[in-house]
Amino acid sequence: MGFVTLKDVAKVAGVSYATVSRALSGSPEIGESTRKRVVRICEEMGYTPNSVARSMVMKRTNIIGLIVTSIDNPFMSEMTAHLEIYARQCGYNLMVCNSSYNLDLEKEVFSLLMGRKVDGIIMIPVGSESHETLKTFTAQVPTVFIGENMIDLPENYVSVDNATGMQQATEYLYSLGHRRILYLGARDNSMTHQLRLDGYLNACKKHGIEPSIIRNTSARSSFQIGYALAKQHFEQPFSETAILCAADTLAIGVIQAAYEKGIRIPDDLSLMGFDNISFSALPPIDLTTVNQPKQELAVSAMDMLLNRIRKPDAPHTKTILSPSLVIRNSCRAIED
Amino acid sequence: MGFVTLKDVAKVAGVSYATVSRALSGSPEIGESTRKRVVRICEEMGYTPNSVARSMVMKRTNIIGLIVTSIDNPFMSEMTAHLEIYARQCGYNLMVCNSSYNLDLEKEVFSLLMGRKVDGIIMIPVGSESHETLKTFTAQVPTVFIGENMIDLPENYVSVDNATGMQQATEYLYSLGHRRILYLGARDNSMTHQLRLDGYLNACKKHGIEPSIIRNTSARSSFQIGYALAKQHFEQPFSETAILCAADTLAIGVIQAAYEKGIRIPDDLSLMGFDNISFSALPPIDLTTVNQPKQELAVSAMDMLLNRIRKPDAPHTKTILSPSLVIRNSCRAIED
DNA sequence: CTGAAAGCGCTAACAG
DNA sequence: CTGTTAGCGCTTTCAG
Repeated sequence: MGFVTLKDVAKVAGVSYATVSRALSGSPEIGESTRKRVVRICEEMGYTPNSVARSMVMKRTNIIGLIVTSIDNPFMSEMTAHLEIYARQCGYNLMVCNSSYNLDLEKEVFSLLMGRKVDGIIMIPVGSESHETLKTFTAQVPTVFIGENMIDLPENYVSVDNATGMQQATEYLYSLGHRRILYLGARDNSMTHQLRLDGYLNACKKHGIEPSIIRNTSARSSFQIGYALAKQHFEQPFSETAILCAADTLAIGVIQAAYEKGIRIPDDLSLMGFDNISFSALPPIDLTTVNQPKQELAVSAMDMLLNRIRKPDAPHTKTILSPSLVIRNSCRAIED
Repeated sequence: MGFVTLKDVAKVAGVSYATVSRALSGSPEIGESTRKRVVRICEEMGYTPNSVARSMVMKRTNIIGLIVTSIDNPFMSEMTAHLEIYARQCGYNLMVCNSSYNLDLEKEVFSLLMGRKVDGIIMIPVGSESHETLKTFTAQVPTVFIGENMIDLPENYVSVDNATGMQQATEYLYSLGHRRILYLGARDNSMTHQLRLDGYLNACKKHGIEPSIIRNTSARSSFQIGYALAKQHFEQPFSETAILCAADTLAIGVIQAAYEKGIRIPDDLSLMGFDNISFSALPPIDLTTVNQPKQELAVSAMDMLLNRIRKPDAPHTKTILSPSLVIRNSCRAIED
């Protein structure tokens, strides 16, 4: 690493290296003429400040740790894109880690990021147990959870109103005439999933329809899981006219299973998802779903984190954004 | 930041802080009994080594910068997932930046990462001009390009054999009886795209068929671009029996345009892509394509980078992996 | 306005 | 085997 340092510049400019530092940091206590000269010499010599050394003395790195369960999940990669761009605008870089849906790994990378002295952490947690396994950590470094509700927990989070979103989804199907709606993919290890299920159950109760649920006992919502659950369901005759999925990824798996069985969507079966990942908009998929405003989530989370970095002892905060129905062509009206 | 430092531990343990450092670094020159005692005290006090301070003296950060054009592109997010997991196994963390298909931004984030003293950089460049705009930088920090061919350029890269891959794709269509094959999405700003086009042209020449090309004058290959190009093409009568796309994302856009026009795939038109992104496997898409071995690309790139970090002055290297045909159901055999 | 010097937390000689 | 010490490159008092 033979790079140019402040000292080198100082030597050439014939000033002390404190002066060079001041010239670059835009300090007011320096003569305009020296500043200009020093800045020019810095450029000529190709000097770039060493962020590591700066972090050392400033006691902040301007790095945000981002922990996601899996970066190649479309919802998360979209969130990451928004986060990275906004974070950079705010003067921060992102250090990204996959927890791979594993609580131990999640803890490990969290601790790793702490050792790297990131100024804060934004994370999509593995599930509701994450709070428990991470609480000694989240008490030590500003942390914001994103996309996941941490209700009644001493954590900061930004998410959508999942219950209301799923209730609206259910009622949309109801309004189309559906009375037998299967809810597919409820996961036990996630408060968010619990809330979505609640939304569905509320709507059922309100309209006097019988709930019917297929649970997802795995820790993740993937195409494969959606496919497997639907495939099993389709093996026996079923009476539901619509399937409401806990996530778009699951719904896309359902499409696959339906396709193999010759079940046409929406002709034979209506289908809805949740999240509105970009692929759901593609015509061969064309999935009616509930949108999570990803950019707003990202911006809110970053702003919230910045606030906490400034005031680490402020009380915990949450931001709940509104989801919205996105009507495409995977549902049809039916007559009784 | 009131965290525990080596000094604090040393004080409690009643030893010098060099001893603590040695106990933790697994140095052989330390008594087993002191080591155990010190390690225990570290744990009790919740001590975590400060990577920033360590980087300062070690002159390496164990951070790899990853620059991609857009992390929410499925090909790139899959690559990123593999890279992050493997890098972590090698003791590195990833700092991820989007260049947003912009040469200036690409340069900016590259320089930013250099200021952060990353040990190396892996990047999917904006295009073939990237070498020119970045060459003063890539000379200063170990850099490996991934997915993009930098032929005859003094750079390190790992990619697939794009020409052969596309030639095989073309010949596959030929073997199905296609003689009028449209190549859609050739991009001028990318060597990789140039090679893919070459592969197509070679096959055409070899089999005496007339090439027909729709260029993509934008800087990226997205659903939207594929859709727009195909839509325009479909507006007039056309004679091609197959479309070969420069990327899967383009092909998915073509599916959309075809769908809107009532053109059935593969009944009315055969379609192929390149990359084999995960979505191409979904039955509603079910795209025949050419696979890029993403995990192998990621691992090779990381290994290559590690080598360069060790021997920065070694001659530039390249690794070319083999693409492979993935036959699904978007192409059909036709009779003359 | 500018220089000198301390120190961020750690590693790595160098002594003992 | 263990302690002492000198930096890594930078910011920031504190003097001048």
